[in-house]
Amino acid sequence: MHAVARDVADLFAALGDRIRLRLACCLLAVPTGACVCELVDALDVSQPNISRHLKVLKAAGLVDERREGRWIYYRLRQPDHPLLDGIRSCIATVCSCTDVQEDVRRLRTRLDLRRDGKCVFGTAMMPSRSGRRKGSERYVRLPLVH
Amino acid sequence: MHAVARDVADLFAALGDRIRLRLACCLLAVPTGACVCELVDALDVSQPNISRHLKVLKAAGLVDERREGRWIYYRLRQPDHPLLDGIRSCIATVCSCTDVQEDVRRLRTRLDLRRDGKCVFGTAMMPSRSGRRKGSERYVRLPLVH
DNA sequence: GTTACATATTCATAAATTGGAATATATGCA
DNA sequence: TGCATATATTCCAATTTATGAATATGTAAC
Repeated sequence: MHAVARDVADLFAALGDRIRLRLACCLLAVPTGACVCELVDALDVSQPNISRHLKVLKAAGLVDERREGRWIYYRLRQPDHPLLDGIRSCIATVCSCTDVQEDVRRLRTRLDLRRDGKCVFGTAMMPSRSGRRKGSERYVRLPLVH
Repeated sequence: MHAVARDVADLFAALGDRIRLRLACCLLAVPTGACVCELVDALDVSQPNISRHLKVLKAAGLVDERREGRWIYYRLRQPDHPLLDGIRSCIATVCSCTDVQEDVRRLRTRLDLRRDGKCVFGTAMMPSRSGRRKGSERYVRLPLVH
């Protein structure tokens, strides 16, 4: 077990939140990793909130982080312990039998906007679902063409 | 999925607590079920607290309950969904590689006190570990001979 | 340097969780 | 009936968690 996950219960607790479970399913669908803005659009949840939940997943040892320029890509950590294999297989099951599939669909659509396999856009490239993202409009912009 | 577990995240959240994870490991070791007082002694945690956590596990659809006289036996629910299979296998992994083994050892010792495979004693049949169960002494009695 | 922008963090607050203590409920037995 | 006892529940205080809002940080481009 990676030294990061001091307590095994933290692993389960990390997945014991709707948003984090949705994030895990999305990351399972993109083994090479997805950046924060892509996940924001896939889940239609505010950027600070996504960042916070990714931090929890990372602290639990479930997720990796790598920076590429301004973008930071997160991905499921390579299992280095039998328990992580089991957890990953659970995530796969969740992915195949719940409404997380809609998130994954949105993520895939978002990934189509990549250039050379890299994210070149920021947040809010996808139409926001009805009123889900209330409050600050800071993250609602029109698509840019780089 | 059993109708009880409305939200899949609840399954993980149920295991996202140290005590409940220990309970799950104990129950995995006793497929036919263990009663509350046996689990109290195995974990050396107060009876009301054990009851509360068992209730959470049950609400998540992870645990079954059956009454036999004054005793109520809890056991891991028979998996009726692939996810529950995965979860159970995760519990098995946790069981085999963490310090939960000490709980299971204590549980087995406690199970030796059964008569005809049934619990005939109440709580506090095992020596309480140093100061772990502070506060009320209500549950500390001497062993009875039925 | 300045600006743009992807991401992280801080602050404040509401909601949920935890656990001890006390009490209630339910069952078996005399 | 009344008592013993296995388990559940209620009450309450402390702690943790979740989230919006605002702000900070870090990188790229100019």
